[in-house]
Amino acid sequence: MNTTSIKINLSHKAYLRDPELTELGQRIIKESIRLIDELGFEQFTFRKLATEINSTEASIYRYFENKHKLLVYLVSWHWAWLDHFVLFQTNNIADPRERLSRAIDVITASGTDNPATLHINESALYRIVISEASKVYLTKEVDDDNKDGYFLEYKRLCHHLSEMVLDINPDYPYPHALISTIMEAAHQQVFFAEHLPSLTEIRGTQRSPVETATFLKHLVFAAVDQKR
Amino acid sequence: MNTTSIKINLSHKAYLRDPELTELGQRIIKESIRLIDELGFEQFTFRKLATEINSTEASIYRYFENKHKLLVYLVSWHWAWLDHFVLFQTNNIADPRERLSRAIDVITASGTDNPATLHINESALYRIVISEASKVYLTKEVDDDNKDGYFLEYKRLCHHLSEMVLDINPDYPYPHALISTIMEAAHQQVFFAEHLPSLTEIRGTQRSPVETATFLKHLVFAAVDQKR
DNA sequence: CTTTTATGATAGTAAAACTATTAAATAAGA
DNA sequence: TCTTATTTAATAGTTTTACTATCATAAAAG
Repeated sequence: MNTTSIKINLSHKAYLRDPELTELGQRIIKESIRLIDELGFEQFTFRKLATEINSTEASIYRYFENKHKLLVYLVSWHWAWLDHFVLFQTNNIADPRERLSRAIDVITASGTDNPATLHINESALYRIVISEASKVYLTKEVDDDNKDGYFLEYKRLCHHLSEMVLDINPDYPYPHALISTIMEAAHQQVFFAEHLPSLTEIRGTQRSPVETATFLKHLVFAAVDQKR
Repeated sequence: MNTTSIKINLSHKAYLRDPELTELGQRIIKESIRLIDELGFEQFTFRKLATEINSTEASIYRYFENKHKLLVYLVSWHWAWLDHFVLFQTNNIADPRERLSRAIDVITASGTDNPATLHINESALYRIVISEASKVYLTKEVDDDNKDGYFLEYKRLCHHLSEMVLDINPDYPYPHALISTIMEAAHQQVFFAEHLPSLTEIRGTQRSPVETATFLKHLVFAAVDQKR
């Protein structure tokens, strides 16, 4: 109710016109999150979104070149927000081990509520990130998109987490590989728990983020503490 | 040159008509692998494929309902083949630790040649698996597709690898979660090495499968050997 | 009060995704 | 061998998606 709303700034322009600055833009963001969550990215179209917000395809195209760039925007927003949230939640924790543990809790639990954001439904966005985020980079345009800075938010978050790993063990040889692996696993395991349960011991319940965090901590601390 | 060609049998029918049984079917498989590898799955269409094989869209639709099912077929074929290959390469290795180590080599190196298959270009298919395999399950139809058995080959492979984990440490609590995590990581790390190098220590060279294997072995053995 | 800018309304194109119909080729049965 | 099913291919659609262009109007800025 009285949390200060944070303005998330992205380091790139996946958009043509900043949607944060207009009422129509904000409706595009808000309703696209609802619709993509409901229909999945493949079934989501600008036409359906236009109908939903009582506007036109042409108007939406003035904000985003295509639906892929809109997804880039949404996912980047999530990473930027999560990066801030991790920083905030791990601030002032002296013990590096405790700090990383806390960070893992945050990245796995980021779906559960969060009133800090006004027009963005973070838990719906988190579900989108679970199912759709990897489609952002798994394309033939990945190198161009990378040049345009579309993955900076994700890289920054991974880099922050990698530094926590190095704070525990400066000699660990694969901090970034380890972090990118568990970042992806954080989503996969929740997805598997719900849809392909034979691929994981984690159960598809409300507690699956907690169980996922436990598994990931096992894994990360085992790796970082490994005898060479 | 004189390796016996193996007929891979899939446990489901992603196809309408078995492409292995006709000349046109085999051309569809062979050329779709080439085209998807070249264009990426999003840009790949049945029209382009039809042109490529001097046939028509309608003819291709008699084999596969849509391009998603074709992808399911290709990816399943890869998992079934890889499962056989892992089994073959780990056969008669008594030491469970050595067996898992060998298995990790196989799943990370599966892109490098393999003449065992006649009309299927396994190294192109492996590149497709790296970039497109997760799109097979990251859809709103995942539960229906799962009921139709589309993921059985992947699950079987993961289960075999999980059993190797339990052979090393029967008390390890997350064998399937660990294996599904490293299976996905095996592709992600190769992809990151090539396109998003700041997310991993693995370098995008010809040796990236070897380096990935080293990283994954570190991780897996650390987890499995962990002091509780 | 004028000019820029944003949105809306309308219409259109090109390609993708899929379907229906018919023709030709092949195999099976009498 | 001839007829009749059946399979496969070719043609020609339809519908939907992904966009683009144009113009009118409303609102905001100068």
